[in-house]
Amino acid sequence: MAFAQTALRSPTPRVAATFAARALEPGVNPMQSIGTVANVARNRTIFSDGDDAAYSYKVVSGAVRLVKLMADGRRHVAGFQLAGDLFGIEWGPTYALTAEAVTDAVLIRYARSHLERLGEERADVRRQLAERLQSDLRDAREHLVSLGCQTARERVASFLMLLARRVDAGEGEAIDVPMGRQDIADYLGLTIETVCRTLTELKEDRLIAIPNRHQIVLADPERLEAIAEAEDDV
Amino acid sequence: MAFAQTALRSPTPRVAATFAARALEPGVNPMQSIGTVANVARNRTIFSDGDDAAYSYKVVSGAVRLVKLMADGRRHVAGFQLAGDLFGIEWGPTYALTAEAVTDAVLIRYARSHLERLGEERADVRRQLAERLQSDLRDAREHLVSLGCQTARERVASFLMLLARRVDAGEGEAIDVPMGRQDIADYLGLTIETVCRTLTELKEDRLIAIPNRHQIVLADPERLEAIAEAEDDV
DNA sequence: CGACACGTTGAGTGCCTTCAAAGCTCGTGG
DNA sequence: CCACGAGCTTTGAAGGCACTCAACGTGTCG
Repeated sequence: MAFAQTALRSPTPRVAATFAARALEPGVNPMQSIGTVANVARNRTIFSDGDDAAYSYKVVSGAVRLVKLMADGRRHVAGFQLAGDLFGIEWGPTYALTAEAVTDAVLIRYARSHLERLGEERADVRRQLAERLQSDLRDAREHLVSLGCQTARERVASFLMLLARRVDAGEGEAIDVPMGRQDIADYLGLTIETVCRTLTELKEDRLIAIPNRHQIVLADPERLEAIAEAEDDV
Repeated sequence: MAFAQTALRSPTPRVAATFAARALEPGVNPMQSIGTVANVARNRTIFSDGDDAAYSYKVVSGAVRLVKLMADGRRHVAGFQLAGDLFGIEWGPTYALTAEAVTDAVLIRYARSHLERLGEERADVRRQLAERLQSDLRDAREHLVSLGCQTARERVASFLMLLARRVDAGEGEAIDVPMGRQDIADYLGLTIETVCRTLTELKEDRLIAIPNRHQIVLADPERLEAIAEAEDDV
């Protein structure tokens, strides 16, 4: 990728180019010391599937989508990263997914080499990275269930409840839907038309309200959860 | 789960009940020292979703399926474990999936406490477990793409190529299909009828041969791979 | 205001599902 | 040894859910 194309800028690098020894001091939040801030404009690519995995990222504000593109143009959205989420942690040499900004976003960028060194030195960082991996796996497995055996209505309900849980929204509260309908469709394995129609249906059934395209109010979270719950019976 | 119900027997425990110090000696395969052998009959449950995650397992022979059951009876198969595969590694307190024997199987059972201690002591074991986690995540993501944007024909082709790669089978070689059609259907998010019809179609197109229900010959792996490849373009 | 991107709605089609029944295979007991 | 039966697989016919293609609405920004 040519330098001019990169969407990342670091207006005020908060750390020297080399590894910050301070990160190893006890009592210091180790991750804080090795990151640099980056601004990304809406729809810009943060990294591409197959690129050298030189950096990991944390979302400060905005939203990011993780995408897999097929040869014939089909698109799959593996997930969305919101404020606080870590992404782009790779163990292989290259990224397995493409990351794109859903909205203008502010990120913190961690050099992989620093993160690895930190991981070797500090068990807590190691644990944090491992937990991230586990939660990614858990999410992927839940996502699989959704795509594997839910109807369109159930998938959309699941997605809304997922978003609501993520931002801890309750009944009557409007939840933020930063991503567009196409992103939701590609995440749920549906078409944009089906997502639209399903949202309209849910609205007509008074389960949700849609004040505008980027906000959805859960009018009846209970019933919505019941629809979403093609979950395990345990 | 009542003791009498457990399908696991350890006819000849190879290790004392307590942690084997030998596992920490350099030069010794550390995993070997802390496992016990268990035989499981076809269709028996190895552990259930929600059970206390006391053990992890490795397949010696046979096949295991990882299943998620929904409240309404729908079933999702998250994956299959063949000889050499490690499964049931949990970080949470309980299993997130149910494991069932697809065929009569021989397993090695590792006490979680031993495995954790080993992980703390030996970086190589830690790495091995982390790699397992990563490969699970990679598999889940690939599976997601399959369910998210492939047709029935493409999914079945993908599944066959997955199996073939797993056992390193080439053109003309028969690959073992230990699981039944229903298992395949639940893995691919299809019905058993669709799986059958699709296999018949592939047979009629001379892409595969089906000598019997548990063997499939890849007559034309190239074209099969082409069908399966709704993969990334990178 | 006009243009463009995104979202919504409508009509018709098709792929996969559902429901139904027949075939195959293998273990079991007469 | 063979008949029987249960479980699994395969095939057939009909229907429905989501997709495709198309047009229209809406809000956003120069």
